[in-house]
Amino acid sequence: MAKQLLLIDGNSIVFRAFFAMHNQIDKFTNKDGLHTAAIYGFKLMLDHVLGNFHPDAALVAFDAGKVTFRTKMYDDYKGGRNKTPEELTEQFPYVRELVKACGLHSYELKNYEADDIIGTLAKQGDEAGYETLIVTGDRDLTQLASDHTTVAVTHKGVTDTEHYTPEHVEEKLGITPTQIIDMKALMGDTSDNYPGVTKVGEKTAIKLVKQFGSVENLYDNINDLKKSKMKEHLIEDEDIAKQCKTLATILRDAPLEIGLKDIQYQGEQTEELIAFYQQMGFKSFLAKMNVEPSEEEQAKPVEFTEFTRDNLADELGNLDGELSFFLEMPDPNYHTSPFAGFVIGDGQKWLVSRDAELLKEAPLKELLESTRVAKNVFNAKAQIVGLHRLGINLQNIDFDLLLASYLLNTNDNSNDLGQVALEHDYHDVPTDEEVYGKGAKRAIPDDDQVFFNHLAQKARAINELKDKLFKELEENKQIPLYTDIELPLTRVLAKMEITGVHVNAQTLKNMGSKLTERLADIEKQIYDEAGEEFNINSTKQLGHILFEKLKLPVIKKTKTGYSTAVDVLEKLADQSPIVEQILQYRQISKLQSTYITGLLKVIHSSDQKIHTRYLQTLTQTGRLSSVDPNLQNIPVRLPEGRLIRKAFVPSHEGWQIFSSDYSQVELRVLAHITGDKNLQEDFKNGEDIHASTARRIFHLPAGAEIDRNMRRRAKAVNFGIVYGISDYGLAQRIHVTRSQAHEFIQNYFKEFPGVKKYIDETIQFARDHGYVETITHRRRYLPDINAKSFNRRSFAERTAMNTPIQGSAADIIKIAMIRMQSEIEKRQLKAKMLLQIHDELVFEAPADEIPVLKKLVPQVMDSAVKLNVPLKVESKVGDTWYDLK
DNA sequence: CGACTCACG
DNA sequence: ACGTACGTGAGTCGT
Repeated sequence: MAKQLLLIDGNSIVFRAFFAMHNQIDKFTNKDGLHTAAIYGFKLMLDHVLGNFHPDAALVAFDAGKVTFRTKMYDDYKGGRNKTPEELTEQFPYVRELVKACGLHSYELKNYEADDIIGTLAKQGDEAGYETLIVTGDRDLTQLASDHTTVAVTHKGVTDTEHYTPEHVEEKLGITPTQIIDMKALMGDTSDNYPGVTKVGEKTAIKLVKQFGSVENLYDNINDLKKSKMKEHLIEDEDIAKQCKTLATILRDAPLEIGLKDIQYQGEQTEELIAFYQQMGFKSFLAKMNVEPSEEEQAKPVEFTEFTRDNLADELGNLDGELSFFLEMPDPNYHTSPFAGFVIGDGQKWLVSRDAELLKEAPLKELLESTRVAKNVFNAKAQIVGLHRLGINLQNIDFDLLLASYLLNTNDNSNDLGQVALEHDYHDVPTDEEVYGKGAKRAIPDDDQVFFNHLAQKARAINELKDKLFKELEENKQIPLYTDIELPLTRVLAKMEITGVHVNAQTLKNMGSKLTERLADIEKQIYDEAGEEFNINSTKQLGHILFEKLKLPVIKKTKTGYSTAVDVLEKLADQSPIVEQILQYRQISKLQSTYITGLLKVIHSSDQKIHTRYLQTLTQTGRLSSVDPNLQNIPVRLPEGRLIRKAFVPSHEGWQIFSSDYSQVELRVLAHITGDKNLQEDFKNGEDIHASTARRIFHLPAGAEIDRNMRRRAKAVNFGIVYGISDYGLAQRIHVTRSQAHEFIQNYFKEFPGVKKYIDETIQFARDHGYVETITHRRRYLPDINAKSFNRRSFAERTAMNTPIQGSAADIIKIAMIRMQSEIEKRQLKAKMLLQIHDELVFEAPADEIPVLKKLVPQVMDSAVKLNVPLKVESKVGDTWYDLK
């Protein structure tokens, strides 16, 4: 077998690794405060490569500095680049250390780039009969691909690579690897900051290269081109193109002081590597080698005492002041999870046990239920529900580490205590994954020492992070948000979850059998039409049938094949009856799998109820989400799906379902925060807002009839504004031309100038501060707001304007929920709040309380906050969730 | 585990 | 020249 040569583009891989893990940059620091994400990522890449490729010689090439022969030739080469962040530059020396410990050589050469070193050695490799693999994050190196040299370019992350052989280059670009140089000479390179020929981009460059073969040949035969602007540019920029070609060409004969014989692969240097990992704090790599982390990387030790029935009272007597508490439930679903153990303590002393039954012992129960002793926890809602299952009513929660952390930064929303602690620079508690393992291997340790230690570490982390996080909330002006909204809401949500919603399984089963029959029927029709049986649920097989066998026109493609999404199928509906049948099939099978079998699976047999979990610390905007199951997306729009709601019934005879929802709450919030006079006026006048928007943007005279189509379009414009509109997006949605959509938007901004002003100012605020806020100072950071990539930046801009609106609407209903629950308790109503669906609250109540709710709920909801436009609430009542009127 | 599709606000 | 509306969760397929 041929000898193998591995050449790694050190700089580009380190950059890739750094930016790939940039969102978790703070999680990767060692004890000395050194950032380690890039080092870690580099090692991941190395392991991945060495898993498949066994080199005889290997080299990591680095850039030797900014000045190279290219900068001497062209001043602006790689000019205009942002300064490399300090968090990255500090890692380079350690990457070199790592490379050495891994048994690879590294090399750099003054005045040359890593590319040139690689190009030169790859050529030597080719000549010496090696099979060469080049690993890089830089697509430019694909010009080096040859029959014996493959170029692996990182695709996503650091381990997912795309392999470029000459065939692959041909397939992707239609040119040979060396012609990539000609292509780049013509199109230029924005990241290396050389221009290429004016107005020539990738498409044009490839076309020219295919036609002429090379830049030189192009200019030798330039007269063959027809007169055009492009030709003028080419002639004008001839010198530039030729200079760019030199810049783009990777050298194959750089004056290296080393050769292949000097870079033999040594294999891993185990001892050096262990010492290095310990210094870096790479616990997972150490664990793979069965080595303990170094002493200073290990969490500082914590002392604990095991509870027994006998020592319980005495030990509790020694506790003093506020308590940190943690009940360990290994399954995420705390309604059903077993209890693995618990810890309680005051910061000095930690008491632990595996036996959750001990919590029921009087002294402990009294402490947890005491309104005088403050408790600090992680995920208060889980703790309230868990303890409720043990008959304990947890009181006086002061600090919830998870909740506080979420308010400080919605981006770090892990549910793992160790992970959250790390985000706040606290290193003395490992993650559950590190202690319990992951996947099938995950288990609570049998070893008491290991398990209790982890519990004590968790409680200690809660205790020790409290002051720091409160201080940060204070700095962000978020104390009222935490104290008056989120923490009280936790208790309301716990109550709703515990109450659960009664679901009639028989109703679902009956619907299910009907759907099964229809499904079989449609299935048969589809197979007839297709002429064969196939898996209709497989988009791949379906795409094959529709677009290859039946030869329907391809409307849209996805990354992996043909798109068969609804909007595509709707366009094909008149081409073949199979399309309508597939739409039918999809609709029904969705109902069947998600809503019939899905819901049946989660009805608790003990009470015939479904107990969802509301996630309070997940969304980027402040909304809740609902899982296990999701009760916020039960069908309503289509009549067939809506029938599912018949199964949602009151839990007692003689009770009814009652529901109130905010009408157009987001647009009202928009009117409030933009201060737009026209929008506010329309709401104050109690207008049909979409109709009045139509009147304004289509310039209709007062009193003129507004036809349905106009209202529909205006409604889409209103939605679009809230979401951060583009003319293209609007055009797609309401089936008009892009220029018409553009005109609608312009008209909107003319009619509602306050909205336009708000959008501009909010984006500017985000650029200046890096975050946006809702009316309650809920915060969302937008790191991409100044990104170079158009896509990422645009996305951040849209979220900048959408988040204050969606988030403020979420704030409003949260406040209403807290007030509503407290009204129910104050008035001692039997009514129960069951569900929140973003702008809607669903209750169940005895029939005689319905008149009370009809008055009370709208009153509480529309006075939840004072906006400068009125809030409007509509209520409905019925015997099931389906029958609401 | 990612991609796709589709249910909701 | 780009590539497209905001926020979610679940089921299914296929690597």
